Amino acid sequence: MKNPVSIATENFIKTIYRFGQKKGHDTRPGSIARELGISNAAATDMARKLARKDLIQYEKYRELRLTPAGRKMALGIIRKHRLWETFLHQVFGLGMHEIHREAEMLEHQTSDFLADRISLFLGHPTTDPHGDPIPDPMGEMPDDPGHILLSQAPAGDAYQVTRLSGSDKEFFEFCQARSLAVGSLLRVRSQLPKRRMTEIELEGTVLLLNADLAQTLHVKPAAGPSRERKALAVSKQAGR
Amino acid sequence: MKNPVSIATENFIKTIYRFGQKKGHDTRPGSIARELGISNAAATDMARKLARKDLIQYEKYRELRLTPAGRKMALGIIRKHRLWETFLHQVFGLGMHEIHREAEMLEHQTSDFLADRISLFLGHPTTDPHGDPIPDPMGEMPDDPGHILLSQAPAGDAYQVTRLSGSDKEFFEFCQARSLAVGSLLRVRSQLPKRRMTEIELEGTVLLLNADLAQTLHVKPAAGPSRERKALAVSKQAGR
DNA sequence: TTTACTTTTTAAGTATACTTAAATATTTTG
DNA sequence: CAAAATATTTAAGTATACTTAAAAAGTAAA
Repeated sequence: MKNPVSIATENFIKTIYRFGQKKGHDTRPGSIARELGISNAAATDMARKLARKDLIQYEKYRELRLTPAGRKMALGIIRKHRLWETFLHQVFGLGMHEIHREAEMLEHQTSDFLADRISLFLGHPTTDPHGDPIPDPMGEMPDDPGHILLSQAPAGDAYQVTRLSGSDKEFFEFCQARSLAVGSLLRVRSQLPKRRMTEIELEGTVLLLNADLAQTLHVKPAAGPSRERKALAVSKQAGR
Repeated sequence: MKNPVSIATENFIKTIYRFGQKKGHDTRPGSIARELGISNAAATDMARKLARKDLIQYEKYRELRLTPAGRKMALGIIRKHRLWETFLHQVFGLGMHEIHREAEMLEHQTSDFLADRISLFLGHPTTDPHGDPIPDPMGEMPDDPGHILLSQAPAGDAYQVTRLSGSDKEFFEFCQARSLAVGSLLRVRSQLPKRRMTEIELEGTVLLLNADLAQTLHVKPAAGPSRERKALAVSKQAGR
């Protein structure tokens, strides 16, 4: 039923999925090629092959789009990746900058069986240490909290950090040193788009973050609609 | 310094090492090919390529022999394999028949860095759940206790089980159901080479094992020379 | 020791996953 | 809107890791 695919194929499919989600990226062959460090020609080639396997839809000169089978494969790989990241961080104590590197390798040699065991061991987590959601075994992505980039959060309000999207050691050391972690509470004092900076207050300290950094942190309103209030709103709408 | 090698290469090198150790096997291209499920031609081909990389010594029509670099690579892979087996069994509680299958995949995507972390987490174990020794990070195999096949253990004596070399589910279920595990104590009542059977006594029960099974279990004399006695013997010899 | 058998090697060919270079299509811009 | 810039595709070629088929070498048996 499910024939095994190569690591190259898995990474290709995964990248199409990621770039299809992330704003500021497209899924044309050139983008995928640049990300994977291969030539444009190789990407076109691969696209045509994966289309024959019904993993992507391919039309010349168009963006690459995953079929349902391709999307399911992508989510399976991302699930394994994020389960390993969570595991390596929580159990082995690997640093935030180390877990991605190791998970990037392990994800391709992890059976569905083992992934489920990791998930069980961890108590079926729904987010990884970066705050990214972990797809369930059926390939469904948990609903994303309506979070926004810190760089776009209206000033004056309180927020909770939901994601640290950086990848390098320095980024995580910076965050850790300033108590910036998933779950941290902060207030945006001002947005300075001209200067490309965001001024926040965190545990009594004021920090000026440049735009690069403020775009790497995702937040959601801290006093925003709680689960209860949301549920109430829904039941009101439903007329109960 | 160390360029990355393919999974095919790693499995080839590992198999040469294993067959070079295990009696009843040779390291000619055909044996390796049969084990890996590839053609003889492919094995010859691979041998010539690995010789160019100085991982094996290759002379036409001769057995394949690992160079020091090849042996070190083999031991590195076996280290990762056995660390994963130990981990999956102890931490995730995977069955004895499941751990090999998963470790066989993970071993190829495990960095030296991660292997050391697994080892640290487990308290630097020296044997895996089958009783097989785990090479150290430098590629040294711990000294093997002088164990023998149960099928060749002289009758009348008491022994301790040191290895379960089987691989299938049925084998491990059989062993578990009869308290046959690494560390178990037993006595050999009689060897019946004609009937190809070994009669043992284990926790008050008498078992008749056929030769296939008795060759899959390794034992060492239970009342054999203890570490102290050995040390004494050595000091006597040394004339102290 | 010559024949029969087995194994290994060589030769030719395939699929995957790339490469570079040239041709072609698309997009951007003046 | 046409020219310039950019991206994609096609074409031709490479390395890896295999395949099958045939030739050559080694091993075993009568």
